[in-house]
Amino acid sequence: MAERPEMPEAWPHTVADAEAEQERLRPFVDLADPGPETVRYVAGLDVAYEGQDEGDRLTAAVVVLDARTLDVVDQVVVRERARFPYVPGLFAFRELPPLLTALDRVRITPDLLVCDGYGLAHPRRFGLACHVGVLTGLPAIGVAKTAFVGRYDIPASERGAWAPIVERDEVVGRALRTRTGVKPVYVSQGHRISLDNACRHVLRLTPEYRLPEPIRLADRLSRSGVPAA
DNA sequence: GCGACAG
DNA sequence: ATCTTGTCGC
Repeated sequence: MAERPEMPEAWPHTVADAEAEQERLRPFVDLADPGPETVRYVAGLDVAYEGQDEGDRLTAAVVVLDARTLDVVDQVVVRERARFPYVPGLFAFRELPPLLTALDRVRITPDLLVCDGYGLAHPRRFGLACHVGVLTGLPAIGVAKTAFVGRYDIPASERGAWAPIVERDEVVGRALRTRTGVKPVYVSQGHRISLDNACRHVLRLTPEYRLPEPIRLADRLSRSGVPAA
């Protein structure tokens, strides 16, 4: 199953429908592709909220950077109402609509997507990073700020140190230290990239802060809501 | 059954 | 996610 899935007839609006959609799309995830050795353009994706549950406004931001210099080469902001409530394990149905619209409006097609959240390290092995990857066909990585599923040992304190995240005897991701002495981030495969390569790219994209530049900048943009300011 | 639970 | 002051440290 290496092809692209068909888009759903209607966007899921119930927990049952959303879970069924994840099950339908999961087979399309490619975890065998090692992913790109080098990347030209990388996109960071993130969403900011105003309210708290359904019916609230949210702002999605996609920032495209030159992977080598980390200079911003393009950025898009999309603001709209949430179509799904926040449910752990299903939040892609909340953030995906505006993110896909934003990705569609980006002028420079990225070679890699860095998402704020999980990929494989998900209850049904289909987190946001897998979902975006499958729908766009682009390599995708999930980078989360807090633990979700699985167990892991605390990695050594030096930047670059890591420990596998294991759930049901399966390695679903890694707790990766991006800054010495700072809480690690949680990396997992989304689509078309190996876990080793994903972590390699994440470290390369994180020269100064805890979070990779693509996500850090997308987070900043989603909050300001102004692509130019 | 109860608690925990990406953003 | 968001609500929020001061404070420790490079």
